[in-house]
Amino acid sequence: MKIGELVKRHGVSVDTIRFYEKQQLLSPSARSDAGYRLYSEDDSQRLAFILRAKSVGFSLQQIHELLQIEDNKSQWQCSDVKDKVQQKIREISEQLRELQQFKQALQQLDNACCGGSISATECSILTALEQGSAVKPEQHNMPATTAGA
Amino acid sequence: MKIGELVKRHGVSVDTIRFYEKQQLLSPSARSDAGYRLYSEDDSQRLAFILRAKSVGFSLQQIHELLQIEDNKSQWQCSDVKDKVQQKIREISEQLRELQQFKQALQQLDNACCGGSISATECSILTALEQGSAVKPEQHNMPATTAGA
DNA sequence: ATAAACCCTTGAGCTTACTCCAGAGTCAAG
DNA sequence: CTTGACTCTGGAGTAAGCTCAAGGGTTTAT
Repeated sequence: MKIGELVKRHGVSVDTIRFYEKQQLLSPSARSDAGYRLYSEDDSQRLAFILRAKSVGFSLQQIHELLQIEDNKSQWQCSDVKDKVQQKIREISEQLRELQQFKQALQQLDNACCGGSISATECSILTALEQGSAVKPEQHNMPATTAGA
Repeated sequence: MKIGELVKRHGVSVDTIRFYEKQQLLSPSARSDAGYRLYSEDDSQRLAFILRAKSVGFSLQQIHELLQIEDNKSQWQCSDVKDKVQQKIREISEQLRELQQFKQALQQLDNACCGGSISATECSILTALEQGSAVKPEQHNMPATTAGA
């Protein structure tokens, strides 16, 4: 099949396919006389592999590594594959940890602020960012609310 | 103070400071005769503000917006600030959700693989990525273990 | 006076995963 | 035989946040 059908099947763009080729992830198994890329069923399955690996968070570089194993399975062990997965899990766990810290800090800021129409000169969020101290709620007669309420 | 002392105080690089200046986050309040950047205490505190905002996950663009409020507090309300924080929380929550999905999928792959020294031709991780089906553990006489064990 | 340490500007490069553009050849339908 | 859809190559551009390098002035200490 030509590139147009391949992309239709998988819901990606032509440019993406050509980019993957440049990244050595997927090359057409043949070319037509006119130089058009021709993809086999195997090529299509290889693309599916790539997209599934992407969907669980692997980078193209990491997918490249997985494909090297996939291309030569008999020379690799289960542990090689599992190592890649576990490394990825660690990587993602690290990112999760950072994001969770961000979220927690932001929620503290959020909680302290009334979100009302009083001037930002009193805003405890700004104060906290200025002074780096523990967040203190504003001292005024408005209860903390959802912003915009 | 000159740029060298500023960066020493805050533990960032000279290039970073000049980059922030290009991004309109922080400009020196004066220049020496020789054209050296001179920073005041206020400038230093502004940098601290920037770094604290960064430490809770705000992008430089978002910090720019926060600084616009900070620079003109009286013209803004608490709700304006709280909105930015809440928007950031939503943004981060979305990223967390995606990463958690990745992690869960990866853990399923991880669990199904023995991680042993058997050939990768049998590896259920690769099979799952090839076929996109639910993960099935390998059928052999080795129990699933930690890779490398 | 001279060397080290500091500072300046401009501009390029890095990473990731594409996306878009120009200019041109090819194929199928009417 | 022409039109429109499809494909090709090569190269530039995007976002984010720096980082580095070249080539040259300035300050400070000895």
